[in-house]
Amino acid sequence: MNETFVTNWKSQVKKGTLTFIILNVLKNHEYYGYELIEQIRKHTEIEIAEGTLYPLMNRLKTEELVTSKWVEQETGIPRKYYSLTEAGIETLSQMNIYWENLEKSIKKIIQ
Amino acid sequence: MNETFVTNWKSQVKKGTLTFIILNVLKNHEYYGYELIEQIRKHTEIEIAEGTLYPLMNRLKTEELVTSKWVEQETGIPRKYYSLTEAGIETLSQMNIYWENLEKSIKKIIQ
DNA sequence: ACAAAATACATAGTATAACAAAGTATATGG
DNA sequence: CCATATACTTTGTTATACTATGTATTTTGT
Repeated sequence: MNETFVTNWKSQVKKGTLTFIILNVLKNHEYYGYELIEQIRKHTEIEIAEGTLYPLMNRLKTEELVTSKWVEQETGIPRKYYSLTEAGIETLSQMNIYWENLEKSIKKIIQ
Repeated sequence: MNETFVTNWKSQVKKGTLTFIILNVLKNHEYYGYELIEQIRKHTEIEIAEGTLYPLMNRLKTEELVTSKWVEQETGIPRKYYSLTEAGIETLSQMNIYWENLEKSIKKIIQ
């Protein structure tokens, strides 16, 4: 049927929610990029392309909402770990307020 | 602080959610464009620019998820009323399933 | 031992949709 | 009569998810 429309819509819904999800995941825990993708896939069924995540993380760094540090591994490729900055925590709390409102509004409309 | 980031983020969150909201609002009731903006503003605090809504409605018409009909007024400018098509109802039900999942996932992450 | 898959990061190009801004036209209130 | 509200439309800009591709290392399969 209208497969493409729904598929496309899902992609559009991700715009914005992805940022929100990433920041929330980093709230309690440091993660490296690849791990973020895995964690979110496991816990939420949301698939994030690598080509989506890494540019997103760089935007968040430019905005100074997250910082990153390279961590060498005993074996394997070094990993870039991300964590929230103070500004990131503050911004996230504003986003949480908006989301809660939005979610309530939508719930009211769907009912 | 990072005003622009949050503002911008809100705009991104609307991508997708707006379509979803509009279709859900039209599920139980016919509305004309201007009325949709007002209804949603009153009931949800979500602001929709006219330059956002009308192109969106045209997309939904092109996708054949909604139909429209002009209704002449005794006084004032004619109104274009929108209603869901069968395909629109079907598509919306798929979207509702995805949204419910997403919402649960995000709730789990935020907790 | 070698190929394939998984891990880990990065970038370029494309498509989509929200928004600001401007325009058209009618009606109403001060 | 002028500003504001109603009602729809179009143009150009911007942000971001995605596909595709590339690099490099490690693990797994046969």
